[in-house]
Amino acid sequence: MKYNFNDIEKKWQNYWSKHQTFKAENNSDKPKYYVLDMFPYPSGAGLHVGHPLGYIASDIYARYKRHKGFNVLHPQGYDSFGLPAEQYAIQTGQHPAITTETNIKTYRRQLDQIGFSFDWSREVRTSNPEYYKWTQWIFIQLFESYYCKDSNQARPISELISVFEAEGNSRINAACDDDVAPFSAEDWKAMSSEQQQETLLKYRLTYLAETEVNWCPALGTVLANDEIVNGVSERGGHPVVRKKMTQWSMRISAYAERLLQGLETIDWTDSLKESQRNWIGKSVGASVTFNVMSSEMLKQVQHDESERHSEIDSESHHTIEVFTTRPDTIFGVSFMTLAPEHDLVLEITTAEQKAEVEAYIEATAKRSERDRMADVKTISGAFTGAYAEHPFTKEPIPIWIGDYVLAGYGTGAVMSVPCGDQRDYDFAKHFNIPIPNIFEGVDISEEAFADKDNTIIANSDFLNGMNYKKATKRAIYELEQIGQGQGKTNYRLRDAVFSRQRYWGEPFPVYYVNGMPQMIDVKHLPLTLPEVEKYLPTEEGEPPLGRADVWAWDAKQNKVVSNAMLKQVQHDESERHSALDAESHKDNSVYPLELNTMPGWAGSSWYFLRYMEEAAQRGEAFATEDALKYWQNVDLYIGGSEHATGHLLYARFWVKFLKDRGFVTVEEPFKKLINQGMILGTSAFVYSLMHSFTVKTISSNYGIDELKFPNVFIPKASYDSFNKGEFDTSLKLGLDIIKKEFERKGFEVEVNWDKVSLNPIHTDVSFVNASDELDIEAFKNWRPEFKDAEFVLEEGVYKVGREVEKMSKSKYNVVNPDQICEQYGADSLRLYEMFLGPLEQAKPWNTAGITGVHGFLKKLWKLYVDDNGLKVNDAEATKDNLKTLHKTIKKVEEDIENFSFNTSVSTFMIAVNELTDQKCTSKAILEPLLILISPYAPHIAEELWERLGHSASISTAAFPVFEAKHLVESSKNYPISFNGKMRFTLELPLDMSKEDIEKAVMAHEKTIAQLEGRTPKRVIVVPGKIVNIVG
RNA sequence: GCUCAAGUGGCGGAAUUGGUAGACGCGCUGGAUUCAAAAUCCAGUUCUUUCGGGAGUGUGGGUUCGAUUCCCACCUUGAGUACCA
Repeated sequence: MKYNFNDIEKKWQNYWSKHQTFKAENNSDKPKYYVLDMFPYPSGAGLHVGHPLGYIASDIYARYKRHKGFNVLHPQGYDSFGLPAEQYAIQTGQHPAITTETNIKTYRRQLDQIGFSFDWSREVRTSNPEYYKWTQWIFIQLFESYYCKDSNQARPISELISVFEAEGNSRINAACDDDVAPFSAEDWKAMSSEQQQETLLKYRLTYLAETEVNWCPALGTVLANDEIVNGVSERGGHPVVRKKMTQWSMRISAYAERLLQGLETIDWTDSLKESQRNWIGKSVGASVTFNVMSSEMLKQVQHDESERHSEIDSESHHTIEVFTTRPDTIFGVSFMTLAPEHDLVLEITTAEQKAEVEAYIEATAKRSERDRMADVKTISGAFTGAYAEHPFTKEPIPIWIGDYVLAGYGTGAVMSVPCGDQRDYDFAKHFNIPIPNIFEGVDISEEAFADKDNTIIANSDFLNGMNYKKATKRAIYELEQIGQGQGKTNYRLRDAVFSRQRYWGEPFPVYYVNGMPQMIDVKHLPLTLPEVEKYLPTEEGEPPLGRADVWAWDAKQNKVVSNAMLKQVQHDESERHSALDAESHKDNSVYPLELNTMPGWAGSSWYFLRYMEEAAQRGEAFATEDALKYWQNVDLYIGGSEHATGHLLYARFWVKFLKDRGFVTVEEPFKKLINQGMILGTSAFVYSLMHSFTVKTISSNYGIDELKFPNVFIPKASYDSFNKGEFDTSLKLGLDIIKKEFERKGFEVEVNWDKVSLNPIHTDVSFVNASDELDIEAFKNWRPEFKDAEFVLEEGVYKVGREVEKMSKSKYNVVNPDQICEQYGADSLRLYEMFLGPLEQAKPWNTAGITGVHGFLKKLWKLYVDDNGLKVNDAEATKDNLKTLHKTIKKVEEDIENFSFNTSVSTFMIAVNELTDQKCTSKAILEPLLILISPYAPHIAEELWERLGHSASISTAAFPVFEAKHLVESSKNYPISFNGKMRFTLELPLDMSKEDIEKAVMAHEKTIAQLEGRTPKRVIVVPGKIVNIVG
């Protein structure tokens, strides 16, 4: 009987679906285990073989855990809000919901055919209103919370209001905007409702703020930094400008320290933790306040040093705050540098320097961020003419501006210590500013000395003779004494902008009364997306929701109403001089709704919690307390490393917040995380020959414009030699073809070798066979412009060039899993994806190699079934059989625990090869073997399991137990090495003593031959391992 | 520049605490079977060699009886980050 994988796989996929084999229960005596994949965005292109890699790995692990007796939750869903569907809607007018639905169908079909053990009953879709109702709910919880730095957690905003009412904000230690002014209880009560709301907004964990964004006028939207390439939008190449906009932000910065500390408690790769650490960017140091000297003070210093304290002009008193990680070097400050955008620059600049400073500011403003970054080497700056006073020496310090200081980091100002910082050093050298040396025995004539761990401070008053640690402590203490500084920790992590000017995202549950945001009551959620006639921004530059006709909130009836109602109210309001009584007015409760939508990461920041809840219970909460308590967090999370600083950081932030407010019980969502490596495509290239001929005679039949340049392709070898400056025969043949084509049309042309150019062009990999030969007919039919293409052949064929690149539609190198499943089966695909190499590593796909694992499955089949049917019998297992089985159990178990799936596929091959050689038919061996293989190749395992007489799915069978006794050996084939190099092996009993081993080895003829009469200096015998003879 | 990975046959890769380098598979070569092909099976396949052997895991050093594995320096590739004070 043949291994008919197509029928078998269909049969078992139907069986699993019908019997809900992989449905997880929310209560069970078994221990829980939660295996999660990063859910996909359902793109129109469908899956290529790179996508399922992580899913296959997690599926193997999930199935393994079931065999090991765990209650496994292994769900799947769709991150179904997103830009491509919206882009498609803009182009075609098709509603993104329809596009998304269609794409999901394709995804589901493709996923099903690979045989995953997903519990589809718990599927989530972020664009489903029943789902985003709870995304909106979380947003409201964030709005209703502030971050208390004393208890280090988020707390209800109502608590804050009580404190404000009782005593103002003087004793509140909370994360808030920098510009919150102190106020008393009386001040608070005196505020208008709007003023109070405005104040509270500065404390809320999600808040409205003016943020500078990358605005793309052509697309009508804000772009993230990585959506901008070379100063223009990645999509479409439109110009991008910096613009201030009022947008929702998330106060993730409040959680910076906890996000950093939490990394210590989770099992993620070092590189991933490292990128989160870099992103959070903690630096410990001090903030130091420098007083700007007035011109009078300055004169005093210059004229009479002894009386410099006598007079202080308080009128024009400015201070500059800086952040430094090196307060120990404070006596090395010889100038200060402000970012050109710093608020104080224009105020402190002297009349003489005004022109220069303004010119410099203008010049830097013109340069885009990209230019500034690309051009790190050029040093530029301008002197403001102003001086600051050194906090200890009271010496004047010149204040400069320079674009190497970034407005967005720290305070946008630095105390420049040229002897200890290379950038300060370069700046000082460039502008001839003194570079005082404050390090003992260090030469700073060539470069700055930045090594803080090997330094003794000198020329620094009370810091002399101290090391970095001591000096830092002392400097901070002294600064505190004079009230000009304190220890400070700075984080790079910025608050996250949460508004997008797009249609296909979650609407904010927000309406505006007198410009102040109001939350829609939770019981009226979800607030669903309105219909719009076009998915583009409005002519006025409003987001697409600005086009909706029914997008106003009736706060009395608590429902969305037509904008017409709104206009009436506004109209009336503008005429309120007529002393209209507001209460008598029926429609005064209609307000505008928020026009922005939430970003892609909103829905993905909590979806793993939604899976915990069974579908039937999903109405009442984002997940019930019982479900959250039972599943806790994700035990194993598999996904791409591209989410290192986005999704993975935001999800941790939201979970920490939900924990603070008592909605979940865990601090970290993902206990263990693995990044699967990318599967790369093998692109195929043809080499197009171009030549600008000098035309000598123009044909009378054709105008020069009508003459199409013929497409001629030459072999890879010609391309390679061309790049070395050579012209081979094939290339000359190619030129001849072009020339003849011209001549046929009556043009006389002259070959010019300097004008030959060759272009590699991607061709679809499906036109290429295993020997790299191009199907020329298929290529010609591919695109109209190649219809008349000419190929210069080698030995009758055209061989393409190959290059390994990211698998992508635009590179025509995608391999579709559908065809693989059709031709070799899902089990082959699963095994092969695992066999390619380590899970976390990037590796090239090569379909030809799949015959190896496919052959293995056929061999496995033949071990159980032949032409007469089932071969397996009750024959007693031989010693060899048991040895093979148990070493396989041991290895496979270790491999799965270590996520080394590639090596276990090899182990299966070895086991099947050995058992085939042993002609094993024993059920006692072949039955447990099937369980070992079933996580990897579940379909064939189920089929053979059934044929062995089982009625229940193999997925419930217990994992075989390893017994060491079957691997006990009595002898060892010792490698005998000379000076560490193995020369021959010698079979010796394992219980032989060291001395006897040495004797046996020394007496061996090959040892004697190897030594050639020399006496060895030493003989190392490691019993059970190796013998090494040193001579 | 900094941070993190990684460099092993023609290719993907294996060698789990330092102990037989190249498991397993692809590809390739030869053979069997076949009218032929596919499929299947058997043998070989790091390089080199005077067939005794010799060399060999990016390069150069070091530690060790012994290094793909540990240490130092360098080179290359990939990923992330970017003037972070």
